Amino acid sequence: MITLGVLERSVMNALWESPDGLSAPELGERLVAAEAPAKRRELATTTLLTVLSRLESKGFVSRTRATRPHRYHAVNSRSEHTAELMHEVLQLAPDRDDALARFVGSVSPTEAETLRRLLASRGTGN
Amino acid sequence: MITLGVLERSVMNALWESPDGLSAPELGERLVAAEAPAKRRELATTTLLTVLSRLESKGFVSRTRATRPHRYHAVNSRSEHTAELMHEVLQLAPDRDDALARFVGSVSPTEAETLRRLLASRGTGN
DNA sequence: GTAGACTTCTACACAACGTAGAAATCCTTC
DNA sequence: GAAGGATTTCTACGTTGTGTAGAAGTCTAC
Repeated sequence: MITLGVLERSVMNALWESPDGLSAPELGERLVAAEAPAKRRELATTTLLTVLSRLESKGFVSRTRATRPHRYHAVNSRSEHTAELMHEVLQLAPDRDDALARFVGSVSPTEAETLRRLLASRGTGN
Repeated sequence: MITLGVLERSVMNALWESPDGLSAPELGERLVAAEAPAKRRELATTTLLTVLSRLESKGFVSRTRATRPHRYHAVNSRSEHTAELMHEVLQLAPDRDDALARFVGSVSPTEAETLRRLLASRGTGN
């Protein structure tokens, strides 16, 4: 399964919160701002560019090369990403129904309600 | 998030299918048997013991030291593990409801039906 | 108490990730 | 159209996790 390092995750978080995408320098600003003041720290722009490239290879990020500071966008929204991951995890289990049962069992009442609502509006599927 | 390497995953799969646990040599047999005949290959027992130790540190495996070939057990069933992972993934998303919505949307009709049934038998939660 | 089975310790190779300087490329402006 | 600064790509190194297993230590049955 494809997984993200901690810096990669921070980058994705910044991108997910920026619908219009970010240039590498802008991303740098976001990242320091997001860091707890205690351990605030600059990252070289080239560092950000490498992780952005890696994220691009992994298919999580796309970039616009038209403008000169390239703009980087998250390919999927965070919720899409989350849902996809959940699905991958589920796919790995041979006993999917059983896993779903455990999952539903462990979910908060609020979330259960959400699920019910969602399933209702989805139609019966039969 | 804690993740598993490919050998680690094979080991967990073998353990999940062995309710009574396995000793390292037994595990070795399972693993070769499970491999596609093409790339069947022996693994040194010490290799398995290291992997088992690492899995123990990660909290995925426990062992009985009483008997002399120690016996190794999966701490959680595979479905528990899967459900837990799904939950972790979900927990990482700040927009949980949205993520759940995407998830439900991407699930197969059969799975949707399963979910409905599970949620029904769970009570309304209100 | 010793041989053989079993486990722990130690070690190395390889990949992924964090990190960034050096080198190359590209606009802008004179 | 050449120079200079901004931007990107290339290259590289340290660290950590994982696959792999030999060497060294420990235990049990005889």
